[in-house]
Amino acid sequence: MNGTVTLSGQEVDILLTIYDISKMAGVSIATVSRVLNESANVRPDTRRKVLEVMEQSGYTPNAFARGLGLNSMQTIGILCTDSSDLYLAKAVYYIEQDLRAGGYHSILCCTGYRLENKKSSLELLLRQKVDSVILVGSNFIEAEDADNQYIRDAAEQVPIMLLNAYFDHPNVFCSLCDDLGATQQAALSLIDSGIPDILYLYNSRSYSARKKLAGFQSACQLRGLPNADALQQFYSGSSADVEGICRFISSLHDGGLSFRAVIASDDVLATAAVKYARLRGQRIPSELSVIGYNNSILALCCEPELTSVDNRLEEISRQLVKTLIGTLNGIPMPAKTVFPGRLVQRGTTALPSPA
Amino acid sequence: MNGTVTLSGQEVDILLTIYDISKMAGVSIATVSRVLNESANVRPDTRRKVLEVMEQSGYTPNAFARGLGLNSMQTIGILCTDSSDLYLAKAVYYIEQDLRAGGYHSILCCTGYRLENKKSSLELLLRQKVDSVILVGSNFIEAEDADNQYIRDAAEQVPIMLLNAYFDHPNVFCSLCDDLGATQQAALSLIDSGIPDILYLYNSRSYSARKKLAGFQSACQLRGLPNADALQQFYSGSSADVEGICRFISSLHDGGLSFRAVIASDDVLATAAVKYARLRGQRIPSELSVIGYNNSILALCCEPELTSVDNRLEEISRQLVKTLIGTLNGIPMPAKTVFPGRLVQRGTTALPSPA
DNA sequence: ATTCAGGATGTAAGGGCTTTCATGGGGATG
DNA sequence: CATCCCCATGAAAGCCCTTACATCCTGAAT
Repeated sequence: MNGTVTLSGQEVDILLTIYDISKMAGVSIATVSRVLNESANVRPDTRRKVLEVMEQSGYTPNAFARGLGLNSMQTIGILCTDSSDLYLAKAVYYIEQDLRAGGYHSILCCTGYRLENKKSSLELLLRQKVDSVILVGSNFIEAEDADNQYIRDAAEQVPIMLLNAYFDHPNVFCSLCDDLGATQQAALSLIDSGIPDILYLYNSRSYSARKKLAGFQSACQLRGLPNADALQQFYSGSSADVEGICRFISSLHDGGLSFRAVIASDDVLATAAVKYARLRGQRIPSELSVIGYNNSILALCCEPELTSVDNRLEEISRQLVKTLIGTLNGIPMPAKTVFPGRLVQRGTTALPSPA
Repeated sequence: MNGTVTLSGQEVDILLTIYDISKMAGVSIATVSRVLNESANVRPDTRRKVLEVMEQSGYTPNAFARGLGLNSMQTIGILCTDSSDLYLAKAVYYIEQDLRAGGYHSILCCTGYRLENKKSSLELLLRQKVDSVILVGSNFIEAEDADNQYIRDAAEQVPIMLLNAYFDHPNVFCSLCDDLGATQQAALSLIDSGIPDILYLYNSRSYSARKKLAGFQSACQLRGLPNADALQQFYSGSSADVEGICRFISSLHDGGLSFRAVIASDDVLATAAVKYARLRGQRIPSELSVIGYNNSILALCCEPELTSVDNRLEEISRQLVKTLIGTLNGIPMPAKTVFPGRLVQRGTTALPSPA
């Protein structure tokens, strides 16, 4: 019993409740609720009448009360270490889009990289009664905290979705790119075209970063190359400091390291490698080949354009949401979906000789 | 009256309610609620006791019931045309961070660029009973729909916050960069260094895009240059298609347009201009100067590094949240805050001759 | 000692919805 | 025509909090 509302002339829609609607439609609140929830067992003409009243009066159900009753607000939590990261932002975008198309809301939470904050953010989301939490990016599977207890705990309450990371646990679902295979393929393509001295450059120790590194190592092993630690270099500075990365590569070279190709764990690192080559006067790709990762817009902005691994971000993101929605609807879903990566050849590598 | 919980041994925390806590602490639910809401008038030791029980039992208040009672869930809606856009993603990041620091949750909604979707997304958020909506990016202030009715409507319900756009209306608050002034300054710096034939390249008709264009035009006027429409070119293709932009610039040149500098409305366009110059064999900056906008990581990845306008994204984002939180707390806040832009000189422009 | 003000606490009435259970009305069946 | 069932509907009891109002108690003022 709230705002007075005239059906014909458009009056204010102040705080209409299910009671008002039931009165106007001449039915009980239970029936209105049934219409609202699209539950069966409402006669078509009754339904129509109720819908009509709701429409004309501009009624809009109170989300809190709804949540209270249903104990769910059709909301998914999205946890992301850093949504300003080009790669993660894109993932968040795809995910949010598909969630919304599926009738869910998304509440975003950027945690930063400290484990402590990840934990507390996750708890915060669960407190908000989200129906699931999506962990965007492989930074949530810690190497150090091997048991990932905070994820186990969360999985007790709601399904936990992992983008581009894998963790074998009940109620945890994963959608990821085969980063190991993709990096291996990238390395093999260089080795087999006659470039065995490859510098592998990375700047993260996340799950997928570890896989990429393993892929590089396995390629070396496959071809019987010495597993030279010196050729696997971790860059610990800011990942946006192109200058700094450039200097880092220079220092490696000046330290006596010799390499004729660079495989980088992301496109920024690769771009910096290209820049390094230009500064040193090395020609690309004849004197230095470069392969990036993520196939982002940076690959296109680079000069020459960057050969880069496409890690199927869109596919794995959309698949993850598909899996989630299925799970929430009680449909059994695979706990793990893997997409192969794809090496996109561009100007920083010589085209592979036709077989 | 729910899950049995032993205070000492750690039992399950299934569905504890305020009643359980009140019983355990030997107080009434009202008192527990007061502690929860940090309202005054609770004796310190009572408060301590309640907090202790809550702590030990792992109680966590039900967000829905809370929302129902308070008619607010401390949640802010973030509306964004495209969170995968480098620029917007960064803004979302800063905003989310500060909101969370201020005790608010953020629910994200990507609308795409169609007005219809923007409207419906905004309504959706209001239905969710958010305490305010932040419109990220100047794409929400339409040129065509000059009255911006959907924003007016929303402002009736909650404060509406505009990032990098301005709309003069009660309960609408704006934080923006002086894009007009910044672009004017960029253009003047080129003109005054002896380059009057500047191509202005843009790819959006958003509020800020219009301001930038106006800035360019006013610079031309100030220096008495003919306002050649041909030198203001709108690129309508995909904003990520670097190749396409390159071709577009080439076609302008081939069409007989002559220019010795390019000012672009974002860094992707500018990067493409640099690429164009390289393809044509033009030296940068001696034969072609280029100025980008946003001062993003693209500016650093470019070779040579891009001179670009820093539009103070972090500052305007944080200011917006500050204004919002003040407003929500009943503190009078300025409806409009403007930050000046800043031209960051790098390799694509000749250093200004020392005055 | 008596009164009073005011702070600390408790009681109970919502807040708007969902859902169980009971009821009534038809159609199908015998 | 009587019986049975099932479907559509309604009444009412939650869901878990907040908060206005009532109550009690304390120390200060007289």
